[in-house]
Amino acid sequence: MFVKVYISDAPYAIDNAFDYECPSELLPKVAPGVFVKVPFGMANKLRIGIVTSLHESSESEKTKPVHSVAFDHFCLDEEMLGLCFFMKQFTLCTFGEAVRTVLPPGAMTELPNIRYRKVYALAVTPEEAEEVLCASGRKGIRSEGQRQALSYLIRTGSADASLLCELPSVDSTHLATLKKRGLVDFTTEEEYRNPYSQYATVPDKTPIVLSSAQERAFSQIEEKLTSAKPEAVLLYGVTGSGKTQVMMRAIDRTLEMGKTVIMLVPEIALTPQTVQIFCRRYGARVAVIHSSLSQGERCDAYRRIRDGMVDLVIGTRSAIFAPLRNLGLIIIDEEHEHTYKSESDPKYHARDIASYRAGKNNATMLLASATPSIESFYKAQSGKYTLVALRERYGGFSLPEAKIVDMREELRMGNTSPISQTLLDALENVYEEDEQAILFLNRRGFHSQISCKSCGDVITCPHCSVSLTYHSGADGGTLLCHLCGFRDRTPRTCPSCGGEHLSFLGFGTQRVESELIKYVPDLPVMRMDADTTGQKLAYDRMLDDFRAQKARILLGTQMVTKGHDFPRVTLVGVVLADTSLYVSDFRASERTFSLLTQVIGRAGRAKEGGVAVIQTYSPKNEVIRLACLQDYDRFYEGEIAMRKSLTYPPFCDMVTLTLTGSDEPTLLKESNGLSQFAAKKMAEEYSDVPMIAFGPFEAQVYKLNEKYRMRMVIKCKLNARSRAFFHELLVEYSKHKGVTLAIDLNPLTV
DNA sequence: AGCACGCCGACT
DNA sequence: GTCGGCGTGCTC
Repeated sequence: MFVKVYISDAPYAIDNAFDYECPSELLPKVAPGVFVKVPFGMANKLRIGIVTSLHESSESEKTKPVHSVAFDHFCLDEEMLGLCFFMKQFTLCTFGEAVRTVLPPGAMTELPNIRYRKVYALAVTPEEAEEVLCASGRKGIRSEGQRQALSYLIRTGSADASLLCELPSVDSTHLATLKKRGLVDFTTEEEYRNPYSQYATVPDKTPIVLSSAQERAFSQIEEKLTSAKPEAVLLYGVTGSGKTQVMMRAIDRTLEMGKTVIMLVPEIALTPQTVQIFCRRYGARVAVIHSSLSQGERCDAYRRIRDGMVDLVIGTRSAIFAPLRNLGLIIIDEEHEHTYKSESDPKYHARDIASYRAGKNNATMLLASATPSIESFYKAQSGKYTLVALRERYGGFSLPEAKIVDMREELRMGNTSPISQTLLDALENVYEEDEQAILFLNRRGFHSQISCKSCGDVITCPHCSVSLTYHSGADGGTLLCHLCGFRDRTPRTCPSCGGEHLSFLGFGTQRVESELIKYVPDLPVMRMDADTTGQKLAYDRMLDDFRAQKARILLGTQMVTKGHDFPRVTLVGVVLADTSLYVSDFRASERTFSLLTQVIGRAGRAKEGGVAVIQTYSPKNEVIRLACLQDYDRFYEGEIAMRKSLTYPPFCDMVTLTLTGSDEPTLLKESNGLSQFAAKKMAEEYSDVPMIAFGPFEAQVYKLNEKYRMRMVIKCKLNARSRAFFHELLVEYSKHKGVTLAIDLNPLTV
């Protein structure tokens, strides 16, 4: 027999199936998805490979034999194997990269992080054991530890070794002696570490009561859930429309049918409160997966799922790979969020993986958002997805009243503070009414730039081509590079000309915090950004503290905008709405709109109508205006027209080619070479594939961590042909020394 | 990516 | 004559 094997750490250019002969003694253990060790290359070095299929014969002249099965604690089932091929094709990664992504980190080592526990049980009947205990006064057992352990086991039947050793006078020697006497025996069981087991009580199956609008939405979804076909639904629900209840009903319904569910949420929304809600409702058959789990915990969650002990998985992006069987429903909450696209290789989008898995399982993919991505809404409009809309706010909460403040006017009136009079008045009102406020500014630090008044130079990072941000703090504060983490002391004089007058420009959350302390000292402020929420724990604690009214103002970056309900928040302030508006990216409007809509929506959770204050230098801007009105439909219309007339997604696919190198002249030469090479191929071999190439030009951040980056952008339609073209580019450039080519199919930012 | 083969220059 | 530079090409 022969097997096709992919080498797990093969470079892209040789990532093909290799034929090996399978020795008959290995045949019983070898199957598609099994990890094997195979000799590879002239040195016949043993490498880990993945068997993808078995064959009677081989086309190959010379086949080497499979050396051994590498490990058997992990393998890939048919669906996952297919998914890896899909990822290889759709993200242009190697098969091995796909496999490593699909499995939990550390799975592909010979000694994975699996913990075993010893479980002791009676080896005799309880009556016999009892008799031995009673006889202990005469010739029986003399040791107190043995007596305790035995009597415990008589009561419980079996128990963990570590638990038994916690009994007052028991230690492991007592257990060993009992075993020697044939009274007890132990087995080893794999242990599943589950940090959420504390929440897993008896499931609370209180029925979810839906409003009539929610009920209508649910029944549309239910129809798809029971269709036994792959389905895709976009649940478009305005902020506060109660999407969560509808989703929970959909989960209930799926579980009732004996099927399983994956629910993806953005990292930032996966707070202990969210987790608790689901764990309470669905009990021990829930697994939670997110980035701050340890490697062992991840591994164990994976095995619990694989071994059929779980039927609901909640997690961030990588939870889409949860090895659930019989998937019925995949929910992607806040589907427009950028965190669903991986930023490291393979650069997959969870939505694409979800769609693939839904297809293989006849499951329903349910995308939910108050501000769907333009691509998804377009698919819903054109009938590819079923559109389910919730246009009413649940419980009669009213839309917050949004005020746009023209910051140019403030400047003219002599107010140079980042906080306008309007916002100050609103904060005063919050103080008087004993309420809370959320202030949002998408920029951390104190000042975003330091420049010299004499020579005009801006202080930039020595390793990257971005300006350093001034962060206040002890010892005169520090300068920080937000890209590579470089740190420096704040200079007193200009580093390039020695000029003595430096100007500090632009403001971030720290500056706003200090202004708030100055102007509204009676309102305790809590600043929440990457600097104050070092670990996830700090983030969760701050949200708890704010809910417990330990602060009156929550000031922070994106993380203050997400799905937490704070009933006492009646004011939301956007300190500067323009920050994300004028970046040169075709999705800038979309991002700004959804960010503003989400944050303004935070103010509407209060019973009495809330207030939103939006500070901007472009008060007439259409995107800002529509966000204030929470008018997604009008925004979508304008945006889709723009995308169509300028040919942007969803009317084409975008591909970026990024060439990186540490030697600038080499990089420039190679990037010109790349554009010529690509142009030639496009004109000849691929003249049948419509493509438009732009560049090469310097990437947005030209220098990053001592590496320079040149970029090309190609508009095309992704299909087997165009992918073959990009594949060829990667193969060709893997031979070029001193530069690395990275290709991102449909990147988030262009 | 490794690793070997191969065809040129500077050494005992 | 031989050791070693890294250009080129292959890996079941």
